[in-house]
Formats: sequence, C-alpha cells, structure tokens
Amino acid sequence: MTDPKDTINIENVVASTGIGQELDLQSVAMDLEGADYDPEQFPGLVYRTQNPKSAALIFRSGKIVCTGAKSTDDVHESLRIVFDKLRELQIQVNEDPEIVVQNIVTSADLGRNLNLNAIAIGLGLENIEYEPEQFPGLVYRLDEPEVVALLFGSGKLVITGGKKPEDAEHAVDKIVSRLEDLGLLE
Amino acid sequence: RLRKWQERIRTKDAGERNLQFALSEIDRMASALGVPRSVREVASVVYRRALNEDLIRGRSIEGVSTSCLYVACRQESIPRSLEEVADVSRVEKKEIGRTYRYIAQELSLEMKPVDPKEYVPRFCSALDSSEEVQAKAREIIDTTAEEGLLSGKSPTGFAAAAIYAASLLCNEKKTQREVADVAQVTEVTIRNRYQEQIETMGIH
DNA sequence: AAATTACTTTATAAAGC
DNA sequence: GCTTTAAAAAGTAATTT
Repeated sequence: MTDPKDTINIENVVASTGIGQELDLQSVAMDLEGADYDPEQFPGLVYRTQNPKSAALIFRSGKIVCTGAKSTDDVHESLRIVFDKLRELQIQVNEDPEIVVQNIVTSADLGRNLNLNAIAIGLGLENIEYEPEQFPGLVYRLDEPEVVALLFGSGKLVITGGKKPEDAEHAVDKIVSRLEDLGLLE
Repeated sequence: RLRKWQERIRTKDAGERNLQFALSEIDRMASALGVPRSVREVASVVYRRALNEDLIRGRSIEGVSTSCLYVACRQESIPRSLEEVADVSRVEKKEIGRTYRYIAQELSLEMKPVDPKEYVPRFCSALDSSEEVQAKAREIIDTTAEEGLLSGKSPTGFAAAAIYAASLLCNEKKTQREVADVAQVTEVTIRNRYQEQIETMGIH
C-alpha cells in the first residue's frame, strides 16, 4: 500500500518579509503594472506574480506577505521578483531580506474511506469538531505538531497551520497511527 | 462612592434586562419553531451557563440566544437545521453556526453529530406519510449510514433522500420538490443522496 | 437537467477600523 | 472581531446554458 506520506502535496505557502523602509503605496500603485490598491477596502497593495504564481500584499510599512506559492522555494523566487520590481521603481531593497514562512497548507490521501461519525466519537468529541451540516470535513486539532487537520469521508485530508514541510509528515503519521489504534482505518 | 453604586445598579439592571430579552427571544423563536417547553428550558439553562462563563462578550445576545436554542433542540433529539433556526432568528445562518461552535466548545457540550433519523418523524408528518414510510426511511438511513454513506453529508439531505426513497417503495410517492420543501434542501441534493442510497441498498 | 460559479471550513501574516 | 490574499478538501446552493 502507498504510504500516505508519499501522497503529501504542498498546496499553499504563506510567508512574511519586509524591506525595512516606508513606502508610498499610492505612487507604487501608479508605477507598478497590475497592482491592485484600494486603501478603503484593505490597507495592503496586491501584486501578483506569474512564474511562480503568487500574490504579494505590500504594506505602507514596507512589510510584505506572500501567499499562493506551491513551495518554500517558490516563495523565495516570487519575493525575489517583487524585490526586483520595487528596485526598478528606485526603491532601496537589501540583498536578501529575511523571509519567514508563516503557514503551509498541505493535502494528502489516506487511501481509504473514513467513517467520520465513528472517528468523531473515537478520537473524543472534546478534541474534534464535526458538523456535516456546516462543512463536510472533520476538524482535528493536533498538539504535536501544532497543526489543524481536516479529514474527509474520501480519506483525503488537508493539513494547515504548519511552518515547515515536516510538520505535515508528522501529522499524517500521528493521524494514521491514531486511526489504526482505534481500528478506524481499513 | 455613590457613583460606583449607581454604576453597579445600572450594570446589574442592564444585565437583568439583557437576560430577560434573551429569554423572551428564546421563547419567541421556540414558539415559531413549534418546539416543546422542555426545549426552551434547556435553551435557557445553556444560555445562563454561557452568561456565567462570560461567553456573551463580543457577541450579540440574539446570536447566542439562537445558538442556545439550536443546541437545545439537538440535545432533546428534535433537531432543527440551521436553516430553520435562521428563519426565525434575526441573525444570519453563518453567524449562528459560528456562535454555536464557540459555545459548544467553551461549555464542553460534546455535541454528537445529528442522526438523520431524528428528522424523520417531523418531515414525514409534514408530508402526511404513513408509519410504514417512516419505518422504511429509518431502515434506509441505518443501512446506508453503516455502509459509510453518511460521512460528510448533511443530515437533512440524507433524511430527505431516505424519505423520498421510502415513499416510492411504499407506493406513497412524493415528488422531490415536496420532500425538498419540508427538509429545506434542493432537489439536486435529494437526487444525489437518493441515487447513492438505493445503490447500496440494492433496490431496483 | 447538466454545467458553471460560488460559498462553507482550516491557518497565517500584514495595518487599521 | 472585520477587512484581503492563496490553496486544498467535499457538500450544498444558486445561476446559466
């Protein structure tokens, strides 16, 4: 059988950084092609990169949030593009500002169907949130690693809240062993 | 010192008035939903617990009242869907759901998932279905749920499909629209659940 | 009636209301 | 709390064709 760990796929990486310099977003919005800036709606300017695909939120403080990347490498590549674009606008940007990964969203597949009702009871109602009227996924909060897993009837799952790719692997291992202990897998 | 006294009295009065308002709202919504007095009492107890645990802060009284009533219906095994509860509340469905999850978590209510069978009596009486249809619907729900078909599915849609299927099997046909209306789900949902259910039941 | 679009849930940073 | 951004999971709903 396929190891569920081998089905792990990073779907989204969120990271933050900053150029340590105040920005006039109004003028950046004018000069930067494709920039979306509506301060009435949101204080950040939205700039999308194509390769790799991502969305960067640029703030007046010079802090930047990058979302939508498929890997940590893509985050760095996307932000390198953003930094270069800002330099083209005569804005000073250091060589390599510190980039901090804040959240990684991962998907995986346990390979067999799950009885979510049984899992909700088995794992303990106090740790689980399962309200199929509101959402088809069962919400399972783990302490170690500190992530949140969404389990679906198909056996597919989503893991979010992790800061490193290994967090998802550890989470999958724990989920698999807990379900096996309860005899709820297979 | 006198001011402090007045303030305390003022906040105490305000608190009393808020509690009265919450309880009268629970009463109003409970009447509109047609649930028995026992449900209102359970809802009141849950609301007072939420009040004691200071869970109301930052939330609307109406939202908490509605959520407590939703909790009470489920605990008394005569659930109302969020859709139905939202229909008699001035709070939108999304907020009722969020407030409900928050209260259930904070009060450690350990709510079990709603059993679709609990919707059968009410939906069937609204459809004037026979006892035979009800029994058949329950059988379909139990059998298909054991086969894993219930995972992730809405209890109302699951119950509605089973009732629709049972009506056909008992020669008391109801249209999908009729069943959809009483269950407050779409015909598409009934169709989808119905197909899966008759497949695993081996009914042809 | 089938296809498309859209919304529900989870986490996360950013600045400001 | 909310606002915006991205992405997955699967169910449900509202529109469009």
